[in-house]
Amino acid sequence: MTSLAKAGGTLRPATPARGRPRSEAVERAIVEGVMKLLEDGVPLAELSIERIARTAGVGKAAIYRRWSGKEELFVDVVRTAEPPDPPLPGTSMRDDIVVLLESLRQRGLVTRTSAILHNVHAQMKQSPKLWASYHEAVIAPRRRVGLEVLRRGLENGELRTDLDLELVNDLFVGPMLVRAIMRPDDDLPEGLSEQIVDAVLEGLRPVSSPSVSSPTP
Amino acid sequence: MTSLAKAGGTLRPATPARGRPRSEAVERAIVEGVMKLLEDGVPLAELSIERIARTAGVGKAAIYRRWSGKEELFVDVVRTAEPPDPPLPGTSMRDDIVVLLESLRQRGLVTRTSAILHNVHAQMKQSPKLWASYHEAVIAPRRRVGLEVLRRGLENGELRTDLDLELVNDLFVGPMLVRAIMRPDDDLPEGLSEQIVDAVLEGLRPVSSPSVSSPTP
Amino acid sequence: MTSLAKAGGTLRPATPARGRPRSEAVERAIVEGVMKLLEDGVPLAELSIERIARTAGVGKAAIYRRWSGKEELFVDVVRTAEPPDPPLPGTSMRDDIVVLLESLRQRGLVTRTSAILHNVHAQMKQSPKLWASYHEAVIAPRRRVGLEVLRRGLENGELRTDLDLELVNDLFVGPMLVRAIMRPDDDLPEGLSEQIVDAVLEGLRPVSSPSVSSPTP
Amino acid sequence: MTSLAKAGGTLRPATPARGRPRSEAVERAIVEGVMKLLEDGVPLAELSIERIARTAGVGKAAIYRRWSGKEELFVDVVRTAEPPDPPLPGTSMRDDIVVLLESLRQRGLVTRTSAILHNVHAQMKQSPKLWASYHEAVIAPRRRVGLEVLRRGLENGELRTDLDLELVNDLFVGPMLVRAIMRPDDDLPEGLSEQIVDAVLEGLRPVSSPSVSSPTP
DNA sequence: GCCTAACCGAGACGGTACGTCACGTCTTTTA
DNA sequence: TAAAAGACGTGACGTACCGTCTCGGTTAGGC
Repeated sequence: MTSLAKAGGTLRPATPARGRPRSEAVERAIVEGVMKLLEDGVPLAELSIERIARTAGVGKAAIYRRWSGKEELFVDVVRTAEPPDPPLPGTSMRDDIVVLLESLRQRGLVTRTSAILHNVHAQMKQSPKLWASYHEAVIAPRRRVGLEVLRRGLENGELRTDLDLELVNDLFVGPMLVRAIMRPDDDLPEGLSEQIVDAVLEGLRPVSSPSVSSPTP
Repeated sequence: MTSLAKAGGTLRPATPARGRPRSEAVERAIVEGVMKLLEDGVPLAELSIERIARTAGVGKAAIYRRWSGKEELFVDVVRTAEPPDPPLPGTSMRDDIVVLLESLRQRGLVTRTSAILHNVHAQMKQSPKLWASYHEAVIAPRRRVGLEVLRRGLENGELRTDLDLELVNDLFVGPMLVRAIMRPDDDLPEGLSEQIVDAVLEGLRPVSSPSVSSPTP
Repeated sequence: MTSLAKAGGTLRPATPARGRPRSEAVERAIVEGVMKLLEDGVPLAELSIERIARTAGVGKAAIYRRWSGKEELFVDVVRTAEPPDPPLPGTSMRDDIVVLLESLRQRGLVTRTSAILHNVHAQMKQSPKLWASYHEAVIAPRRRVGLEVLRRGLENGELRTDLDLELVNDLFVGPMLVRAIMRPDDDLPEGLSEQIVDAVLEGLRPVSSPSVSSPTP
Repeated sequence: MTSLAKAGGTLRPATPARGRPRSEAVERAIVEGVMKLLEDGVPLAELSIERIARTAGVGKAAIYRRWSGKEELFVDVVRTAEPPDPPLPGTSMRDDIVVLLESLRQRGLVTRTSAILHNVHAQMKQSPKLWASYHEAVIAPRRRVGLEVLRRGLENGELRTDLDLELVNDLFVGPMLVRAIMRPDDDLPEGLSEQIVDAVLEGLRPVSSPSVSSPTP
């Protein structure tokens, strides 16, 4: 966690402090430069290392010294732009899940973060190892929080006991994702999180259903 | 719509048949060339127009004559690689949804299709107009099928009446998506579609829940 | 000779005429660009390919397509800038040699040619193969002319018969060279060629020398 | 002159001895490093300051503290590699000149010295001030020795009195130069110096020449 | 026996140029 | 007139050096 909080380049050599140390200001200037360009609406495809260096007022070598390529750099940019995890109320499993979904929904709205995340996310999917790195640093921790919330709900009797928790988690997260990723033009209305949580918790079958279900073959 | 159904290049001139007609063999060679390269594991980022032309044994101009760029070409490639819509059993809403989710799940598995779709999908998200085109040609039709299934279920009393159908659709599609997109390493087990459908239809709350829900603030 | 007269790039592929032919205008623009820069007093060390391309309004690739590097390009530049061989009077060996030396002397004076030759000559000495190429194209032909003049002089009885013609040639050329190369600041006065030729032909020993020479051991 | 004899860096500050004095070992290591690289056949063009520093096991700053650039450094390298002036026999002008030419000839042969001088000489011609520096330190002194020998020969009646001594000097030096510089592949045979001296002293015209010379226009 | 200034190797800094590659356009010959 | 071929200007790629500037750590006098 500390290594994540410290963020920064991924190419730091093992040997300690020899020669002039790398300037943190340069590090910041590069990441900020990428963000500035993304905010200004520059398409991700036009984000060349040369342009980033020009914008940040930095030599190309200063970038390659820290990151081995465009994608590695973007992981750090995303990490920096990620909003902090929201505090959980803890009053109930349902309330906690609503808060988690809300934080997911917010990310598709805030200008700065959104512009950055939206593009970079897609870009990183093209490099498996990059995606792995992003997954480990950003996605997995949030997923663990969600599973922990579900585990507590299970202990408190707030959840059916016959289902895989991983699947349950996806039932909540999925609907939000399908809107953020597949339908980016649609806005995400404010009550969406609660609608999803309540619908999933209650089920979609009408109260007195005629039970038309066919048995599994 | 017809032009989309017919697939092929999008730059066909309005004027009919003058001079030497465009060779369909060239058209096929190009699309097949892209697919071959993707199947061979060439990263999408390394798919240059020049390499495609070289592989297909075709001049660059022949490509630019048909498509205005890499992305437009990819839309046609994806369209060609898309598996056909599965026939719906029609026995019940639940069964129809299971079939639709199954066809979604399959796409993450079949080698040829998967290799192509996975990469190209991510790529296209980077170009808004491309995404729109892909959305209209591929995603929207399937979504319409799903909504139609839900509408019939609603009429038959198989569904709660107090929910937005769009949201209901996302409740089913989302969990499958979150696994295909966000967790590509995990396999998609065979019974997954039914698990999702049944869980969403029944709800997650235990039969005699203590109803710990806190009122919305 | 024809290949030299045609000059031009040295990387022309063996296969004849396929695709768009190379533009001669581009060829000229590049060579002229180098000359312009040299005339403008740009030090040879600052003549980067990038700058040449910028000056000539040409892409870097257009240069690398024709020449494999800076040095190869310079050979052609020099070849283009070389003044034509002067016509020989043929009245006598002495007169012919004077004319040849004069043409050598002139080269150190004319602004355009001089500025170019002076620098480039030094540069090329650093690459053995380049030097070989330059030697074959420029130096050797002139040397052959000089030796031919001497051969005719020998037949006409204008020359001692006990000396190697190569050495005799160097006796004439050397003094001019030592001034042009080793003492570039000194000017080359107008009567220099005749002074050299006559002194070498007559010898430096006084008419009635005391003959102080010691015998060779 | 003393400063040259002392050799070493040219950037010594005016203020005397404060702080840690410069290590002579570093000085030597740098010059030796350049020589080692040249002997190993590294082309002069590939002799970067960074590579020299690496080879010498020295920081780049240590080099820039002593010399203001690559060329300045090379002057000192050449100066170190220069063979000492040969002792003159003094028996006659002819013998002295033969010895001087011999020392010139030798330089093109000895491995170590030759490899260094040959390249560096060409390089320095590209920088006028460098050339001036090299000229003053190396070339001019030898030239002065040659002129002094000629002056003594003139006094002793060993030389025609109607010629400029500078020109006479060039008549001797030139032929050796044209072979060393323009035809580096040819070897310089052992009797060459005497051949040149005797031919120049005696003249090339046959004993009873038909005097075909045409009068100067 | 400190103090202090200049040295030392190492290496980061903003730059410039390298030679390669792909872009999308254009200009040929061939069919 | 479309076809393959390939040259065109443009501009990014990742590397190597440039000459300057910190770093932490010596290494000498002068006090």
